[in-house]
Amino acid sequence: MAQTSEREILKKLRADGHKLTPQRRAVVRALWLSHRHMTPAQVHTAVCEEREDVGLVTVYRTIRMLAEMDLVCEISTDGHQRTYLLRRPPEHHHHLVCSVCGRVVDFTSNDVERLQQRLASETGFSIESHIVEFVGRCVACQQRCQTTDTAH
Amino acid sequence: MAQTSEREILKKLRADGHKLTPQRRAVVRALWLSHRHMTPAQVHTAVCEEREDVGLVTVYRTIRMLAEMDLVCEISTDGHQRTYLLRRPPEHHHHLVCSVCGRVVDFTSNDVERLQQRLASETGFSIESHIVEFVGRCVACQQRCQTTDTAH
DNA sequence: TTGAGTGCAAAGTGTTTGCATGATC
DNA sequence: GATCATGCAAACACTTTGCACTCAA
Repeated sequence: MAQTSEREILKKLRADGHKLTPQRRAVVRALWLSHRHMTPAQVHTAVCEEREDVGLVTVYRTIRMLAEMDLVCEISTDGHQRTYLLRRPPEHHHHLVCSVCGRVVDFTSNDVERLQQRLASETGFSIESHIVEFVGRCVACQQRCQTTDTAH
Repeated sequence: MAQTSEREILKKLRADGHKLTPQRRAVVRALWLSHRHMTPAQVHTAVCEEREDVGLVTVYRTIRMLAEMDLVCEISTDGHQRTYLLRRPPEHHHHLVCSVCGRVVDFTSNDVERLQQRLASETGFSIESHIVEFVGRCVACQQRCQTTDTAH
């Protein structure tokens, strides 16, 4: 169901009829190495540290490809900026994002599944997915900025 | 805490040092009349039905002003499009969005509050807000497109 | 009267697309 | 070697900003 290694992801790409170019490998590697959600621009920066001949456009295209294959998880941390994280087991997770440093902690909860069932039966909706995201300050950032009020 | 009438919103704007122009009244009214999340463009369209001399820019500026005063609730239905809904009591709510027609159903749940407390104590985060959003198909859209798989 | 608010057009974002070149299978 | 992928630049959609004019207080 979900891949457990970088190599398996590449295998899936090939199985899906995509070519394994060095650029794609690099993008997958960058995503694989990061355990935080990244914007396409951040992925691009990371990729370029390894090899400079990768265009931002290719990063976008590769991410889109991965998203279509459901291999990455997309969230919009701020509404105008999408970030991506490789899906790894355990499968379904939610996010707790630090509003100061951007750190993302994943968590799972069956409260959410229960709520989903309740909603489905109450509204008649056929629920396909959900976004559950908490925003706050991680311990480190709380200590660092005790007085600041908003970190927009 | 939360305003219960259009007039109270205008009062808050004035109290916050903003002038009550006809354009602003029109934007507030459009938001007030709608019980669905709207994009700035949709708000603009609605406003223009009443008076044509309101620019899209003004809608953006007014919405931003309302957002800064925390009088509207912003969500990004799709990641690249923000929608707004006037905050009305009961205060905190979540969303169930139809992926086909875009209809938004609000709901409240104390499961979410409970989960938030659990997370705070487990991770040490000081949680400031959360986004809980379910996406699915409403009853009407389920009937309309029984065979279709994706609606993008 | 006067500073805040407006509309227009232009500039900024982040993202996608057209096209010729280049690489994978 | 045919096809798919790349990179560049240009196009896009949404949002913000600069500026002269206008209006609410």
